[in-house]
Amino acid sequence: MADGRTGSGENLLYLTDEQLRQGIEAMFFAYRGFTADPDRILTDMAYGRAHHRAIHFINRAPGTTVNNLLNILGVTKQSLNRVLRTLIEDGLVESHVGTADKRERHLFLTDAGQALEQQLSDAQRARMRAAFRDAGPDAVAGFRTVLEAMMDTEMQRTYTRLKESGA
Amino acid sequence: MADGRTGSGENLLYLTDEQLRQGIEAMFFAYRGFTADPDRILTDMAYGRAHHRAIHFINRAPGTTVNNLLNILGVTKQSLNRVLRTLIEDGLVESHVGTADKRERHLFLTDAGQALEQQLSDAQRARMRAAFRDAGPDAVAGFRTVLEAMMDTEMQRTYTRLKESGA
DNA sequence: TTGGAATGTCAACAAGGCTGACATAAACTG
DNA sequence: CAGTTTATGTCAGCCTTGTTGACATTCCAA
Repeated sequence: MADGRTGSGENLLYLTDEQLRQGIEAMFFAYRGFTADPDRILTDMAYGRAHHRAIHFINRAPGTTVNNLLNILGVTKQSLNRVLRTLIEDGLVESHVGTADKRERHLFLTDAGQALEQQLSDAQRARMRAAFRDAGPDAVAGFRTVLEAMMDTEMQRTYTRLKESGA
Repeated sequence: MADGRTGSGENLLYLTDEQLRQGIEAMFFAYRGFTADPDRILTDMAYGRAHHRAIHFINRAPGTTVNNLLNILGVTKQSLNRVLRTLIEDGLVESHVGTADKRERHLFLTDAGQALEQQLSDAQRARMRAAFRDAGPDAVAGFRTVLEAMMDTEMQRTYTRLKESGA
Protein backbone atom coordinates (compact mmCIF):
# COMPACT_ATOMS: atom_id res chain seq x y z
CA MET A 1 0.00 0.00 0.00
CA ALA A 2 2.96 2.33 0.38
CA ASP A 3 2.79 3.04 -3.32
CA GLY A 4 -0.88 3.90 -3.22
CA ARG A 5 -2.11 0.95 -5.28
CA THR A 6 -5.05 -1.08 -4.20
CA GLY A 7 -6.80 -4.00 -5.73
CA SER A 8 -9.99 -2.04 -6.20
CA GLY A 9 -9.45 -1.35 -9.88
CA GLU A 10 -9.43 2.39 -9.33
CA ASN A 11 -6.45 4.22 -10.69
CA LEU A 12 -4.78 5.49 -7.56
CA LEU A 13 -1.40 6.22 -9.05
CA TYR A 14 -1.79 9.85 -8.01
CA LEU A 15 -1.49 8.67 -4.40
CA THR A 16 1.95 7.10 -4.70
CA ASP A 17 4.57 8.22 -2.20
CA GLU A 18 6.48 9.86 -5.04
CA GLN A 19 3.43 11.89 -6.05
CA LEU A 20 2.84 12.90 -2.45
CA ARG A 21 6.43 13.96 -2.04
CA GLN A 22 6.17 16.09 -5.14
CA GLY A 23 3.08 17.69 -3.66
CA ILE A 24 4.97 18.39 -0.45
CA GLU A 25 7.84 20.01 -2.29
CA ALA A 26 5.47 21.99 -4.48
CA MET A 27 3.85 23.41 -1.33
CA PHE A 28 7.24 24.34 0.07
CA PHE A 29 8.50 26.15 -3.00
CA ALA A 30 5.17 27.75 -3.86
CA TYR A 31 4.72 29.17 -0.38
CA ARG A 32 8.06 30.90 -0.76
CA GLY A 33 6.81 32.56 -3.93
CA PHE A 34 3.50 33.32 -2.29
CA THR A 35 5.12 35.39 0.46
CA ALA A 36 8.07 36.78 -1.49
CA ASP A 37 6.50 39.96 -2.86
CA PRO A 38 4.91 41.29 0.34
CA ASP A 39 8.05 40.29 2.26
CA ARG A 40 10.14 42.48 -0.01
CA ILE A 41 7.87 45.46 0.58
CA LEU A 42 7.78 44.89 4.34
CA THR A 43 11.51 44.65 4.95
CA ASP A 44 11.90 48.15 3.54
CA MET A 45 9.72 49.25 6.43
CA ALA A 46 10.41 47.86 9.89
CA TYR A 47 7.71 45.20 9.50
CA GLY A 48 7.58 41.48 8.92
CA ARG A 49 5.19 38.79 7.83
CA ALA A 50 3.34 38.85 11.12
CA HIS A 51 2.38 42.47 10.54
CA HIS A 52 1.12 41.58 7.09
CA ARG A 53 -1.10 38.83 8.45
CA ALA A 54 -2.58 41.08 11.11
CA ILE A 55 -3.25 43.87 8.61
CA HIS A 56 -4.79 41.44 6.15
CA PHE A 57 -7.33 40.02 8.57
CA ILE A 58 -8.17 43.32 10.25
CA ASN A 59 -8.95 44.66 6.79
CA ARG A 60 -10.96 41.55 6.07
CA ALA A 61 -13.08 41.83 9.21
CA PRO A 62 -12.99 45.42 10.49
CA GLY A 63 -13.94 45.73 14.14
CA THR A 64 -12.73 42.23 14.94
CA THR A 65 -11.59 41.63 18.51
CA VAL A 66 -8.08 40.67 19.54
CA ASN A 67 -9.35 37.28 20.60
CA ASN A 68 -10.99 36.63 17.26
CA LEU A 69 -7.84 37.62 15.44
CA LEU A 70 -5.93 35.28 17.73
CA ASN A 71 -8.00 32.33 16.62
CA ILE A 72 -7.60 33.19 12.97
CA LEU A 73 -3.84 33.66 13.15
CA GLY A 74 -3.14 30.76 15.46
CA VAL A 75 -0.51 32.48 17.59
CA THR A 76 -0.40 33.43 21.24
CA LYS A 77 -1.98 36.66 22.34
CA GLN A 78 1.39 37.91 23.57
CA SER A 79 2.88 37.43 20.13
CA LEU A 80 0.01 39.17 18.40
CA ASN A 81 0.04 41.94 20.97
CA ARG A 82 3.58 42.94 20.14
CA VAL A 83 2.70 43.27 16.47
CA LEU A 84 -0.49 45.17 17.20
CA ARG A 85 1.29 47.56 19.53
CA THR A 86 3.74 48.65 16.84
CA LEU A 87 0.97 48.97 14.28
CA ILE A 88 -1.06 51.12 16.67
CA GLU A 89 1.97 53.25 17.62
CA ASP A 90 2.69 53.80 13.94
CA GLY A 91 -0.88 54.86 13.28
CA LEU A 92 -1.84 52.00 10.97
CA VAL A 93 -4.34 50.36 13.31
CA GLU A 94 -6.84 51.76 15.78
CA SER A 95 -8.03 49.92 18.86
CA HIS A 96 -11.40 50.84 20.37
CA VAL A 97 -12.64 49.59 23.72
CA GLY A 98 -15.79 47.56 23.25
CA THR A 99 -19.13 49.14 24.17
CA ALA A 100 -20.99 46.01 25.18
CA ASP A 101 -17.98 44.31 26.75
CA LYS A 102 -15.28 46.72 27.86
CA ARG A 103 -12.71 43.94 28.08
CA GLU A 104 -12.72 43.63 24.32
CA ARG A 105 -10.73 45.78 21.91
CA HIS A 106 -12.12 46.25 18.41
CA LEU A 107 -9.51 46.70 15.69
CA PHE A 108 -9.69 48.89 12.59
CA LEU A 109 -7.26 50.00 9.92
CA THR A 110 -6.63 53.72 9.66
CA ASP A 111 -6.34 55.31 6.22
CA ALA A 112 -2.59 54.76 6.36
CA GLY A 113 -3.19 51.15 7.34
CA GLN A 114 -5.56 50.66 4.43
CA ALA A 115 -3.00 52.17 2.09
CA LEU A 116 -0.38 49.66 3.21
CA GLU A 117 -2.86 46.81 3.03
CA GLN A 118 -3.65 47.79 -0.53
CA GLN A 119 0.01 47.90 -1.46
CA LEU A 120 0.70 44.48 0.05
CA SER A 121 -2.35 42.74 -1.31
CA ASP A 122 -1.82 44.25 -4.77
CA ALA A 123 1.59 42.63 -4.87
CA GLN A 124 0.35 39.30 -3.59
CA ARG A 125 -2.71 39.27 -5.82
CA ALA A 126 -0.63 40.08 -8.88
CA ARG A 127 1.32 36.88 -8.46
CA MET A 128 -1.78 34.86 -7.62
CA ARG A 129 -3.59 36.30 -10.62
CA ALA A 130 -0.73 35.40 -12.96
CA ALA A 131 -0.62 31.87 -11.55
CA PHE A 132 -4.40 31.48 -11.82
CA ARG A 133 -4.46 32.79 -15.37
CA ASP A 134 -1.63 30.50 -16.46
CA ALA A 135 -3.26 27.51 -14.86
CA GLY A 136 -6.84 28.11 -15.98
CA PRO A 137 -10.16 27.83 -14.15
CA ASP A 138 -10.27 24.06 -13.80
CA ALA A 139 -6.82 23.93 -12.26
CA VAL A 140 -7.78 26.74 -9.90
CA ALA A 141 -10.83 24.82 -8.74
CA GLY A 142 -8.65 21.79 -8.05
CA PHE A 143 -6.08 23.92 -6.27
CA ARG A 144 -8.70 25.20 -3.87
CA THR A 145 -10.25 21.81 -3.32
CA VAL A 146 -6.94 20.29 -2.31
CA LEU A 147 -5.98 23.22 -0.08
CA GLU A 148 -9.28 23.06 1.76
CA ALA A 149 -8.82 19.34 2.31
CA MET A 150 -5.36 19.99 3.72
CA MET A 151 -6.53 22.38 6.44
CA ASP A 152 -7.26 21.38 10.01
CA THR A 153 -11.01 21.09 10.38
CA GLU A 154 -11.12 24.10 12.68
CA MET A 155 -9.31 26.19 10.09
CA GLN A 156 -11.67 24.93 7.41
CA ARG A 157 -14.51 26.43 9.38
CA THR A 158 -12.68 29.71 9.86
CA TYR A 159 -11.81 29.81 6.17
CA THR A 160 -15.37 29.09 5.09
CA ARG A 161 -16.77 31.69 7.44
CA LEU A 162 -14.44 34.32 6.04
CA LYS A 163 -15.18 33.22 2.50
CA GLU A 164 -18.91 33.54 2.99
CA SER A 165 -18.58 36.91 4.67
CA GLY A 166 -17.00 38.15 1.44
CA ALA A 167 -18.68 38.88 -1.87
CA MET B 1 -10.20 45.37 -14.65
CA ALA B 2 -9.87 45.10 -10.92
CA ASP B 3 -12.64 42.51 -10.91
CA GLY B 4 -10.89 40.40 -13.50
CA ARG B 5 -13.46 40.90 -16.27
CA THR B 6 -12.38 41.70 -19.77
CA GLY B 7 -14.29 42.28 -22.94
CA SER B 8 -12.75 39.23 -24.55
CA GLY B 9 -15.78 37.02 -24.08
CA GLU B 10 -13.82 34.54 -21.97
CA ASN B 11 -15.24 33.76 -18.58
CA LEU B 12 -12.63 35.22 -16.29
CA LEU B 13 -14.73 35.37 -13.16
CA TYR B 14 -12.23 33.09 -11.46
CA LEU B 15 -9.79 36.00 -11.58
CA THR B 16 -11.86 38.46 -9.55
CA ASP B 17 -10.18 40.09 -6.58
CA GLU B 18 -12.51 38.17 -4.29
CA GLN B 19 -11.48 34.85 -5.85
CA LEU B 20 -7.82 35.81 -5.55
CA ARG B 21 -8.24 36.76 -1.93
CA GLN B 22 -9.86 33.42 -1.21
CA GLY B 23 -6.91 31.75 -2.89
CA ILE B 24 -4.54 33.75 -0.70
CA GLU B 25 -6.37 32.80 2.47
CA ALA B 26 -6.57 29.18 1.38
CA MET B 27 -2.79 29.14 0.99
CA PHE B 28 -2.35 30.65 4.43
CA PHE B 29 -4.58 28.19 6.26
CA ALA B 30 -3.50 25.17 4.25
CA TYR B 31 0.18 25.83 4.87
CA ARG B 32 -0.53 25.75 8.58
CA GLY B 33 -2.08 22.32 8.22
CA PHE B 34 0.75 21.25 5.95
CA THR B 35 3.39 21.91 8.62
CA ALA B 36 1.34 21.10 11.71
CA ASP B 37 2.06 17.37 12.02
CA PRO B 38 5.85 17.46 11.61
CA ASP B 39 5.99 20.53 13.83
CA ARG B 40 4.30 18.61 16.62
CA ILE B 41 6.81 15.78 16.36
CA LEU B 42 9.76 18.16 16.22
CA THR B 43 8.95 20.27 19.24
CA ASP B 44 9.07 17.15 21.39
CA MET B 45 12.71 16.92 20.38
CA ALA B 46 14.83 20.05 20.42
CA TYR B 47 14.30 20.63 16.70
CA GLY B 48 12.29 22.99 14.56
CA ARG B 49 11.04 23.39 11.04
CA ALA B 50 14.50 24.36 9.80
CA HIS B 51 15.84 20.96 10.82
CA HIS B 52 12.97 19.26 9.05
CA ARG B 53 13.69 21.08 5.81
CA ALA B 54 17.38 20.17 5.93
CA ILE B 55 16.62 16.54 6.69
CA HIS B 56 14.03 16.35 3.93
CA PHE B 57 16.31 17.58 1.19
CA ILE B 58 19.37 15.66 2.35
CA ASN B 59 17.24 12.54 2.18
CA ARG B 60 15.95 13.60 -1.21
CA ALA B 61 19.41 14.11 -2.67
CA PRO B 62 21.94 12.16 -0.61
CA GLY B 63 25.48 13.42 -1.03
CA THR B 64 24.33 16.93 -1.84
CA THR B 65 26.79 19.68 -1.04
CA VAL B 66 26.23 22.44 1.48
CA ASN B 67 26.09 24.99 -1.30
CA ASN B 68 23.46 23.06 -3.20
CA LEU B 69 21.34 22.73 -0.09
CA LEU B 70 21.72 26.46 0.47
CA ASN B 71 20.23 27.18 -2.93
CA ILE B 72 17.33 24.81 -2.38
CA LEU B 73 16.47 26.14 1.04
CA GLY B 74 17.02 29.79 0.25
CA VAL B 75 18.69 30.73 3.53
CA THR B 76 22.13 32.00 4.44
CA LYS B 77 24.98 29.62 5.11
CA GLN B 78 25.22 30.86 8.68
CA SER B 79 21.63 29.94 9.26
CA LEU B 80 21.93 26.54 7.62
CA ASN B 81 25.22 25.87 9.35
CA ARG B 82 23.70 26.28 12.77
CA VAL B 83 21.10 23.66 11.92
CA LEU B 84 23.56 21.29 10.27
CA ARG B 85 25.94 21.53 13.19
CA THR B 86 23.35 20.34 15.65
CA LEU B 87 22.21 17.56 13.31
CA ILE B 88 25.79 16.36 12.88
CA GLU B 89 26.51 16.60 16.60
CA ASP B 90 23.40 14.57 17.31
CA GLY B 91 24.44 11.91 14.82
CA LEU B 92 21.58 12.38 12.34
CA VAL B 93 23.67 13.73 9.50
CA GLU B 94 27.16 12.90 8.27
CA SER B 95 29.42 15.27 6.39
CA HIS B 96 32.08 13.82 4.09
CA VAL B 97 34.83 15.78 2.41
CA GLY B 98 34.46 15.59 -1.37
CA THR B 99 36.79 13.33 -3.36
CA ALA B 100 36.89 15.28 -6.61
CA ASP B 101 36.75 18.68 -4.94
CA LYS B 102 37.99 18.53 -1.40
CA ARG B 103 36.48 21.90 -0.54
CA GLU B 104 33.01 20.46 -0.78
CA ARG B 105 31.20 18.61 1.99
CA HIS B 106 28.75 15.95 0.95
CA LEU B 107 25.83 15.40 3.28
CA PHE B 108 24.15 12.12 4.14
CA LEU B 109 21.57 10.98 6.65
CA THR B 110 22.70 8.39 9.17
CA ASP B 111 20.39 5.53 10.05
CA ALA B 112 19.05 7.61 12.92
CA GLY B 113 18.57 10.52 10.54
CA GLN B 114 16.68 8.32 8.11
CA ALA B 115 14.49 7.07 10.92
CA LEU B 116 13.53 10.62 11.87
CA GLU B 117 13.00 11.56 8.23
CA GLN B 118 10.69 8.62 7.87
CA GLN B 119 8.73 9.59 10.94
CA LEU B 120 8.33 13.17 9.78
CA SER B 121 7.49 12.42 6.18
CA ASP B 122 5.03 9.71 7.20
CA ALA B 123 3.12 12.29 9.18
CA GLN B 124 3.21 14.87 6.44
CA ARG B 125 2.39 12.39 3.70
CA ALA B 126 -0.56 11.04 5.65
CA ARG B 127 -2.21 14.43 5.61
CA MET B 128 -1.31 15.05 1.99
CA ARG B 129 -2.63 11.61 1.03
CA ALA B 130 -5.93 12.24 2.78
CA ALA B 131 -6.27 15.60 1.09
CA PHE B 132 -5.40 14.15 -2.32
CA ARG B 133 -7.81 11.27 -1.90
CA ASP B 134 -10.64 13.55 -0.83
CA ALA B 135 -10.01 15.90 -3.70
CA GLY B 136 -9.50 13.34 -6.46
CA PRO B 137 -6.96 13.12 -9.28
CA ASP B 138 -8.21 16.01 -11.39
CA ALA B 139 -8.13 18.41 -8.44
CA VAL B 140 -4.64 17.20 -7.58
CA ALA B 141 -3.44 17.93 -11.10
CA GLY B 142 -4.88 21.44 -10.85
CA PHE B 143 -3.36 21.92 -7.43
CA ARG B 144 0.10 21.18 -8.77
CA THR B 145 -0.35 23.28 -11.86
CA VAL B 146 -1.25 26.34 -9.81
CA LEU B 147 1.53 25.81 -7.29
CA GLU B 148 4.14 25.51 -10.02
CA ALA B 149 2.87 28.71 -11.60
CA MET B 150 3.15 30.47 -8.25
CA MET B 151 6.86 29.68 -7.76
CA ASP B 152 9.68 32.00 -8.68
CA THR B 153 11.15 30.83 -11.98
CA GLU B 154 14.38 29.83 -10.28
CA MET B 155 12.48 27.67 -7.80
CA GLN B 156 10.49 26.17 -10.67
CA ARG B 157 13.75 24.91 -12.10
CA THR B 158 14.91 23.55 -8.76
CA TYR B 159 11.55 21.87 -8.23
CA THR B 160 11.53 20.32 -11.69
CA ARG B 161 15.08 19.06 -11.31
CA LEU B 162 14.20 17.39 -8.02
CA LYS B 163 11.01 15.98 -9.50
CA GLU B 164 12.80 14.42 -12.44
CA SER B 165 15.50 12.97 -10.22
CA GLY B 166 12.75 11.03 -8.45
CA ALA B 167 10.81 8.05 -9.71
C1' DT C 1 -20.35 40.55 46.83
C1' DT C 2 -17.06 37.61 45.77
C1' DG C 3 -14.61 34.26 43.00
C1' DG C 4 -13.81 32.50 38.53
C1' DA C 5 -13.53 33.22 33.53
C1' DA C 6 -12.39 36.17 29.75
C1' DT C 7 -9.56 39.66 27.79
C1' DG C 8 -5.61 42.09 27.14
C1' DT C 9 -0.71 43.94 28.56
C1' DC C 10 4.15 43.66 30.09
C1' DA C 11 8.58 41.07 30.64
C1' DA C 12 11.77 37.75 29.47
C1' DC C 13 13.45 34.01 26.70
C1' DA C 14 14.39 30.90 22.43
C1' DA C 15 14.41 29.69 17.53
C1' DG C 16 15.85 30.90 13.42
C1' DG C 17 16.16 34.29 10.04
C1' DC C 18 19.76 38.16 8.74
C1' DT C 19 24.50 40.92 7.91
C1' DG C 20 29.40 41.53 8.45
C1' DA C 21 33.96 40.02 9.25
C1' DC C 22 37.23 36.66 9.04
C1' DA C 23 39.80 31.94 8.54
C1' DT C 24 41.00 27.92 5.94
C1' DA C 25 41.70 24.96 2.27
C1' DA C 26 41.39 23.84 -2.37
C1' DA C 27 40.95 25.00 -7.08
C1' DC C 28 41.83 27.81 -10.82
C1' DT C 29 44.35 31.26 -13.72
C1' DG C 30 47.79 34.09 -15.72
C1' DC D 1 54.57 29.77 -8.91
C1' DA D 2 51.74 33.87 -7.19
C1' DG D 3 47.50 35.63 -6.80
C1' DT D 4 42.55 35.13 -7.06
C1' DT D 5 38.37 32.80 -6.66
C1' DT D 6 35.41 29.32 -4.60
C1' DA D 7 33.45 26.43 -0.88
C1' DT D 8 32.90 26.08 3.65
C1' DG D 9 32.89 27.10 8.55
C1' DT D 10 32.73 30.24 12.53
C1' DC D 11 32.10 34.25 15.64
C1' DA D 12 29.48 38.17 16.96
C1' DG D 13 25.44 40.64 16.98
C1' DC D 14 20.96 42.07 15.30
C1' DC D 15 15.73 41.45 14.26
C1' DT D 16 11.29 39.16 13.97
C1' DT D 17 8.25 36.29 15.88
C1' DG D 18 7.16 32.50 18.33
C1' DT D 19 6.86 30.88 23.45
C1' DT D 20 5.60 30.98 28.93
C1' DG D 21 4.73 33.42 33.20
C1' DA D 22 2.84 37.11 35.85
C1' DC D 23 -0.55 40.46 36.28
C1' DA D 24 -4.50 44.00 35.64
C1' DT D 25 -9.08 44.77 34.26
C1' DT D 26 -13.68 43.54 33.37
C1' DC D 27 -17.65 40.66 33.29
C1' DC D 28 -20.78 37.33 35.08
C1' DA D 29 -22.83 33.98 37.93
C1' DA D 30 -23.36 31.71 42.41
